[in-house]
Amino acid sequence: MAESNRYRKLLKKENLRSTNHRQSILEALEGFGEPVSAERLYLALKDKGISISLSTVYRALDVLVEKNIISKTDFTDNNRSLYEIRQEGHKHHLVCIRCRKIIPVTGCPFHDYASRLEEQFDFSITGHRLELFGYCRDCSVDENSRSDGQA
Amino acid sequence: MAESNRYRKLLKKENLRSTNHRQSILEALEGFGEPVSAERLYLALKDKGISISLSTVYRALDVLVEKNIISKTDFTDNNRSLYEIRQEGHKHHLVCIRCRKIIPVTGCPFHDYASRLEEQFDFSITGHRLELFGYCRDCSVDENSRSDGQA
DNA sequence: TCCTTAATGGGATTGATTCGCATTTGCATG
DNA sequence: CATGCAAATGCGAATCAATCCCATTAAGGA
Repeated sequence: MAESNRYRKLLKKENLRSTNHRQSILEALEGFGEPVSAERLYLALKDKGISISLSTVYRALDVLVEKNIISKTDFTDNNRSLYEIRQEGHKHHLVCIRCRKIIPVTGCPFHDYASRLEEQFDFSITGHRLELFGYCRDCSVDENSRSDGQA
Repeated sequence: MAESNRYRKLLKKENLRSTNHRQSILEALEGFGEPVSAERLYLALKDKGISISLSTVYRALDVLVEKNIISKTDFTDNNRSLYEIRQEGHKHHLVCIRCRKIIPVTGCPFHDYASRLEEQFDFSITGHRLELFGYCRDCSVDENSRSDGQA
């Protein structure tokens, strides 16, 4: 209840109508705590017994991204977009190229690098995205056995 | 001629048949010197009077990526993949969010950062991708006038 | 030159995302 | 609390990059 009130305020502040669906979406995203696809979010909502359309999920995600309440990332590969609640301070990700696990990493050492580039190229940098690919603990252990984890 | 011979060797080395199409694709990619979509590449080849199918373009790009001869990047936004000849030492990009210009940047200060993360998360990093977004020289000048460059 | 196998054409298909439009809902106002 | 209107929603159709299928062609070693 206190939760849903927080979402309500958040939406209000951005001049968005505080609909049940938008609140559910925010709540679910916060629950996940990791980037999820629109479809996974949709299914999770269904599981909770919430009746919602996939279009609505996409549209809600769009406005939330636009208002900077959540962030959207497109990793290479299966080209599906993933969404997550925007945290304080931006994050990067460790993406396991085997099991597809995504480990969020806080902190970013690149601000000075960025400003150097700004001077060099007369380019005004407003944001950046960094993803690191490799093998997570589990997957690097048995990197040889092949036929399991592939989604 | 010398050029096409170079491509031939390159393909041979990777155990790929050195077809005319693959050579044309490499040549065209080198000509562009910037990341291009499969479709743009396809149209460029057509313009040169080369008869080729879009499927073939996609397939050739796939193998070339697999062999590490070219690289594929998916910037957010219109989620189209872009391809470019892989340079010595990897590169990052400055992506203008207004006119979509892409400025390649050589050099990368992140190796120590990466190894720190490897220890911290017991994650074996095999690669990374960094893109920086913002406004290029031309676009930051008249950032106010709005109705032009939007692709 | 011949043969095997990889590469290709091109049309159909997939799959994520978006669109169109009729219906419903949020919410400001009286 | 009733009313009106714009914003939000549902759901099916449409879009669009990318992939697949399979019959045909070309590469390159013997």
